[in-house]
Amino acid sequence: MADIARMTGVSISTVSRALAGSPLIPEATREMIAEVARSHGYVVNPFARGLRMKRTQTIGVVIPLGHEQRQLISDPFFLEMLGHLADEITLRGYEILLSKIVAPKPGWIDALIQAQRTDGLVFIGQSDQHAALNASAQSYDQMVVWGAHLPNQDYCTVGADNAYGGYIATRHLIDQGRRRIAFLGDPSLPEIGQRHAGYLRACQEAGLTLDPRLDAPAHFTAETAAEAADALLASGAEPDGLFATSDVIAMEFIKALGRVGKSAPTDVAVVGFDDSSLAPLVSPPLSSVRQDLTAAARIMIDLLFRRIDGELVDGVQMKPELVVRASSSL
Amino acid sequence: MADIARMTGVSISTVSRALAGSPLIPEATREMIAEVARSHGYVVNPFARGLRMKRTQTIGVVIPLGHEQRQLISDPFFLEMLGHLADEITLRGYEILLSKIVAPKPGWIDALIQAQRTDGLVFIGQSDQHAALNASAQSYDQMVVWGAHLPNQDYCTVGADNAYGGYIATRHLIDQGRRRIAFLGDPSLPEIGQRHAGYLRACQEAGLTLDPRLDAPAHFTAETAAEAADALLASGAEPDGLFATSDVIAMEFIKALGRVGKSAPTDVAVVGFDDSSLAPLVSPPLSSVRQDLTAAARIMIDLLFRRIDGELVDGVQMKPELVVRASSSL
DNA sequence: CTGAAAGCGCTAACAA
DNA sequence: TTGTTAGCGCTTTCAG
Repeated sequence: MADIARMTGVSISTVSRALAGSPLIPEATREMIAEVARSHGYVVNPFARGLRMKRTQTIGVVIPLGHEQRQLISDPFFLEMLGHLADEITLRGYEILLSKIVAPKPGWIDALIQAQRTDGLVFIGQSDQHAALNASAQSYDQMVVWGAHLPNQDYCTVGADNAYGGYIATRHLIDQGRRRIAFLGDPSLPEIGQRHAGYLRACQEAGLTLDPRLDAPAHFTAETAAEAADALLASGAEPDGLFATSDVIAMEFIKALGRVGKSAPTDVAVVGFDDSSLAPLVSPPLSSVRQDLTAAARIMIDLLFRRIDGELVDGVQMKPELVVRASSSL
Repeated sequence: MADIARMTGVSISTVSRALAGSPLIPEATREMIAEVARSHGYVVNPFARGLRMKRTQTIGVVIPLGHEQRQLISDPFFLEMLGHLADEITLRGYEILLSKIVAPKPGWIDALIQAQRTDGLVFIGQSDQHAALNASAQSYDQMVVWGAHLPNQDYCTVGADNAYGGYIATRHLIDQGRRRIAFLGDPSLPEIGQRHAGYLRACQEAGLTLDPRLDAPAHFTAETAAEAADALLASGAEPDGLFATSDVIAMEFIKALGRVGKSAPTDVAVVGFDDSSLAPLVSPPLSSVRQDLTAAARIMIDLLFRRIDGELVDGVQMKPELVVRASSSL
């Protein structure tokens, strides 16, 4: 910037003001300075700017993976959500700082905040970090979390009504005449816990007795989901319906069915969750509970920017909807 | 940091040195200072640090979308690659700054470099920005590009041998007895151009006469691919084989086949590209040219860090391999 | 081993 | 309208 000042024969302040579009600088001068800067490929250093202004024009997108053993981002949900968030953030002229947190250490969120690299934080999923999120939200407002709305929660969440999603999925299986409906997912995660509650409610309403073997834990990676599916089928639980808490888990279960000479929907009617882009493409096409991630990302970023502007807006819960395909109906 | 200095009763310099792990500071003092910092949730401001050190501990991941009308990141290839790159960068303790460039303006790469927000740049795909990449590479070494290796290219690329990939895909279709083999893709992109060349070579070697109607342009979004597929089928070209330059395009073509009462592989044998995670799951399972993105990401980041260390390493070309599934063999 | 002081590139009073 | 100057929070000579 000093160089540009020297070349144009004005002071550094004038260059700064011109490049920032200050109305104090006459049109002609501004143009001239901008032209010199452009022709020399000069761009303001956002570090120095941020240091001074305490604004970074950057949003942090955080993927907490406290619940997963493997460190790879494998479920397409994260990537689809990330893509949509990236689109929304870019649209507003902000940069994106992407952080994948594999093994959250105490105080990790505060460290992220203290580093002051970002003007706000979006979390894709709560993982098992509810307490940490709650603690940080006490003193920091510029964050929005995708996930479940929990009681006594001090941070802002956007998420599907998971209990309702679990309910309509299970209800649909019951309507198809299925009686031994299994659940595949990890209820220790808040979102999954709520889907599980919806599943239980639907079963109870229908007067189904729950065989505990039908209620099986499963993680989000394809490998662990495959193991869980094999275990469920080997347990003697003999399910005739399955509500899986992600499309990947559902698809792995259908593959596992094939390994024991059975198929969906004939032997087991299957419903997944997310309605990811592959759900309609697999064989059989997968019934799934749809969450509108495009809308979700837009809402999250909208709320985040309003929070950055000091407006303490509340979270939003979205109604998911069931998309019925061949995997669950004969 | 001034606060921490005050609390520990030492100077700012000492705190700085202690927190940076300087050997000048005795173990005991260092521990004490670190403890005070930790208990107060203090974290060094990377901006101020970067401003001083001229190092950011950040890698820029750039997705240039000059070739696409739509601004959404839709093809799973980008997201899978992004996921792997994120894993590799995180592994090395660097941050990730994600930039999606929708409408590249002249000088956009230099602007990215000049902003000095990152220590290095990874580009996912060349898009139509070969000239711009070449120009910037003249004066900036810390970049690695996923894409085709082009003659007279001054930047470092990692990519599959696309010509070979196109060749083995087409060759396989010919070996299946197909004679009217169509191509679906946008050859104006460097990678696709090379796949197209491989396609042509295989056709010529087999003595096939090329009906120009078989050679159809298609973009990477599902919507435009669907249109292109419909157009190809309506053109009277009557293909009995198809090499599609992405899995999404291949799947859209298979859907389009269904719309005119035909199917794969009976009427048209289909091969895609990328072997994305959905290829084995769709119906019929999709034959595809596999690029190992895990390895690719590792290599790209490895090369980038060596370049950051001043070693001007060359790019790498990887051998893709054909994965044959039901969509191309009866 | 430790501290004082300069300066990284920028913005924003305050003066002129 | 423009320039001077004082920091933003950090690292790093240079002197002790």
